[in-house]
Amino acid sequence: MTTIADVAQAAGVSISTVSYVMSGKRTISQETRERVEQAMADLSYSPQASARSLASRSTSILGLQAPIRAGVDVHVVMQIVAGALKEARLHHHDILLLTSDDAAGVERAARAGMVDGVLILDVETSDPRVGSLADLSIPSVLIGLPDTADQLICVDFDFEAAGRLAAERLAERGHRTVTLLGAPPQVQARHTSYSDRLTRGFLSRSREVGLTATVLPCPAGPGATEVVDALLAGSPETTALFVHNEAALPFIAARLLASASAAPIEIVALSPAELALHVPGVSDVIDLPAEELGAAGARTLLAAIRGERSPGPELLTPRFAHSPAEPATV
Amino acid sequence: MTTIADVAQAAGVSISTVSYVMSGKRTISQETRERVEQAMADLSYSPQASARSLASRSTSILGLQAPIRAGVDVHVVMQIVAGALKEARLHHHDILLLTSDDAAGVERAARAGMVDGVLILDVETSDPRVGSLADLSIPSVLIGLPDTADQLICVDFDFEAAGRLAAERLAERGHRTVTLLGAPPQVQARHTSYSDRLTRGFLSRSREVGLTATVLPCPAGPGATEVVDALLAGSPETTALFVHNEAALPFIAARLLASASAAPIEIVALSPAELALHVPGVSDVIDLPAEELGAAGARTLLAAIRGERSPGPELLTPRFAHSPAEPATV
DNA sequence: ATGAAAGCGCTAACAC
DNA sequence: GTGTTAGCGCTTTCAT
Repeated sequence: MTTIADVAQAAGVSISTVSYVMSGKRTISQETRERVEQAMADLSYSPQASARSLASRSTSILGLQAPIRAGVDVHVVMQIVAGALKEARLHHHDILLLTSDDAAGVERAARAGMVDGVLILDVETSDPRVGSLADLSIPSVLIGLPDTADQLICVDFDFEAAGRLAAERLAERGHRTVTLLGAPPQVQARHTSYSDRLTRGFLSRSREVGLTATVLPCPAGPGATEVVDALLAGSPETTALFVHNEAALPFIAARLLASASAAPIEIVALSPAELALHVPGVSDVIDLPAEELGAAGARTLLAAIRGERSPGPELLTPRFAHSPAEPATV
Repeated sequence: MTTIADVAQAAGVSISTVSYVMSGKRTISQETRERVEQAMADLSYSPQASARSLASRSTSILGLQAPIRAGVDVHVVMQIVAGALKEARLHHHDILLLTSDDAAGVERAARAGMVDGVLILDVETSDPRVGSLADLSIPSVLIGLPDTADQLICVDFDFEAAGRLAAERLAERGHRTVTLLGAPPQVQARHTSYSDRLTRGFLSRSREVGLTATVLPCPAGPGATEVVDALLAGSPETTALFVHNEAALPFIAARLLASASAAPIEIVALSPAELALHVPGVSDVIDLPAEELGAAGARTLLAAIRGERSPGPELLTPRFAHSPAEPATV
């Protein structure tokens, strides 16, 4: 194991000079810097994380609490995590995985000084976890938008605007009666923040533009077909669907294509673009930029750690995705 | 911030006594122990991870390199991660996420002393990452079984045995011509270890039991239906499928049910049980115990960190899953 | 059964 | 522009 002292000796400088070469916190002559860097390379030196963090009282580690729950779309969660990880690494930070559904885990990591801040996913409208966040000694960022978001830093996709956007598009297309096939029943029952907001935006804007709109929860996978069947049978005047459920989307689309009714049913989807763009029967896709959302969360957390207070919730604006065939004109 | 010194003072003992109360590494009188524990509780003391790890030269953190690649089944990966995390926490360890596809990331974390060991997922048959693992200063465990596994500790599901098991079951059921619909093309092209082994086991046992067996890669999602169509058209004598692709399974099953051919095609699936058991048209499910696999990996890594050398690769035995309706008789 | 004290490897004053 | 050194909070010999 080579230490900073070894490097200092090899370079013929003091320990602190080596430290300052690494941190850049004071000016070093070109020549000295080169000697030190050479010595570091020769000895293939890596600073010891624990020593560094003991002395500096910071770890360069972000805590991440990701959910693994019924109804949660693993694909989207993975993308958020991937985005956060990428962004964190870009800023020389690492990510410590914190057990889900466990406020104690976040507290433990914070109090042990294992992380400089925490990123929390899949926040519910009234989330029990948010209470304890306020009196942590480290900053936290929620990906989601709970009721009690007043004092908390939140980053999320603007699901409400997405709901409005979908209603507008469907109205433009001349539809009169439409249905939102949303998150799985468990998610809606938990009043997951995003599900609530999407519904609100969709219904209110539908009303404004004269659409008759209803909302139905929709299980992932094959179960979705049953919901579609029930809907078609019970409400034949429906001419379009707004689907927010990546996992159910292919099944819904396949079902509609199969049951070749007189008037085809149009589908607008809210989904990570790459998952929905090539599903046959889907005419418009509002992109859910999951990876960017994770990155934005990490970025905001890093800013908070640096002491920059962000003003209000940061909401990513929804946009329609464009297939490679019809690229956006920007 | 309360330190060990605060606790020692409050309890009227020395710092080392407090330390030994926590570690249990020497006998403490009942009375002293109680005073110390009381003091810790009163001051709500949490030991500082960095200080502890600087002094002890260990972190209680496991590095985890999980893949986020094309064709990788996110659901299975998530379950493995969840299993590893659970097991790690059970043994008072945490998990640091390491960037995928990046041997440098593992090395960096190891050399900085950030982790006590690393767990590596989705290993390919000839994985470039495994080379550098051998000369890390910390132990590593692969979930997967690469060619060059001689000196490495590996834990995996016994895909080869699973392939054999499926062939046997299909033969018992009286089939003569069968097809393995396997991992997506990208995964098979990479010669991902599990895909190779499943194929080998399935084909060799098929030969032994007199089955005519072929293997087809199969994309996830709707693309799977095309593969099924092509197969049915090109090889009408096929009477059964062995499907190893959770993401494609529902589509395959749905397609077979829809195309009501004279003789129905039987499906045996290899999948996490809870994902496949309720897909209509699937007659047998070989469970892929993803969470248990993650837990086993973590357990083995923790053992290696303690210095226990495991003899050979550890392979989880495949079993048929039983639906709630027909429970196992054990 | 308990204490005293020497590190662990680094950062950041405080010198010059 | 560079060096000296006092911690950071803990673990673990040595003592007793």
